Amino acid sequence: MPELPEVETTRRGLLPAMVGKTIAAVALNRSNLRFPFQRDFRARLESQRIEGIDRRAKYLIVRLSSGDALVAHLGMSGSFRVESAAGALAPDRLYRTIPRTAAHDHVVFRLSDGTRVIYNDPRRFGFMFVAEGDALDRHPRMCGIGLEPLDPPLDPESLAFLFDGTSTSLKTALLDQKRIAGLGNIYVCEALHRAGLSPFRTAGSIATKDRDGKRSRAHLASAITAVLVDAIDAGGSSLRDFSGADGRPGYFQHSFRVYDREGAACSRRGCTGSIERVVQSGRSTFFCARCQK
DNA sequence: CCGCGGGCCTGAGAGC
DNA sequence: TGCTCTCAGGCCCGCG
Repeated sequence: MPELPEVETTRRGLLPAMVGKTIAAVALNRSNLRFPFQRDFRARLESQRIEGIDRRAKYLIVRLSSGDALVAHLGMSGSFRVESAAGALAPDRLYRTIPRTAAHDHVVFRLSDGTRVIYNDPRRFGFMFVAEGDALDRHPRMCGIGLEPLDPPLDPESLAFLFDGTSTSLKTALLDQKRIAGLGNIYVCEALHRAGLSPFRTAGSIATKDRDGKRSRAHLASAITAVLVDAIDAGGSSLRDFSGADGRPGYFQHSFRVYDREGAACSRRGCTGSIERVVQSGRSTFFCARCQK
C-alpha cells in the first residue's frame, strides 16, 4: 500500500488523535512484525507524552517526551486506525464500549483519553522500533535515506546531482530510496508518464532542459512533485485496503494514468497509444511506449 | 557499480 | 464450491 502520499495521509490522520496525549498502555498481540519487537519496546513508550508526529521517506516518527521516537514503517499492507473512546465523540453509541479486534491487529496503543490507535498489517512486512530521537539520523534504517521530494520541492539541480553519471534506468533510479525518498512503484510509473519519459531511459541521460521544456530534468522534477501533491490532496490511493487513520479511503487510484491500466488507451491529449506492462527489476512497470520517450 | 532473483508474509482474484 | 496459481503498494541480501 503505502508510498509517501499514503504515509503522509496516515500522519495527518494520527496528529489530532495522538499529539498532546500520553500513551497509557501498549498491547502487543504477537512478538514480532517483520522483526521481533525490542525487549524494552513497551517500557519506552508507556507513560510518555506524544509531542509530535513527523514523516521521513515512508517512515512515521512519533516524538516522545522522553526524547525517544517511535519509528514505524507500514511495509506493504500496514495501516493505523483510530478508535475514539466510546461516548467521548459519539455519545449516542455508548454500546460500542467493547473494543473490536480485527484480524491482524498486531499493536494497540491506548492513550490517556481512552483513544485506541491500532496497527494492522496482514503481511507483516512493516516494523516499528523505539530509538533515541537525537540519533535518528545515524540510525542504520534512516541514515542512507535520500532527498525528501516535497520539502523543499525537488528541483532539476538535485536530479542532476542524483543522476549524473548513472547508467541505471530511470525507473530503478526513482525507486531507489537512497536517491529520492518516498517514491514507490505506483508514483514512479505515474510521474514518468506525466513527464513523457521512458522508464527504460538511462537516468544520467536526461537533459537539464529541452527546447520545449519536455523530457527534461525540470519536467521530471515537477512531474514528481505534482503527482505526490495530487495524491496527498486525494488522501492517497486505496487499492485493496488502505484507508487513512480516520478510516476514510483515499481516492487517488481513480486518477491513475498508467498504474494497473494495462491495455487501456493512453490518456495523454492527442496520444493514440495504449498502456503496456513489463517487468523491470522484478516489479511491474506501466507505461505508454508512444508518448514516453 | 549494476540488474536480477529470491525471500519475507497473507489475501484477493482468476482460471479450471 | 473449492482447489491451485499468480500477483501485490517494500525492502534486503547475495549472486554473477
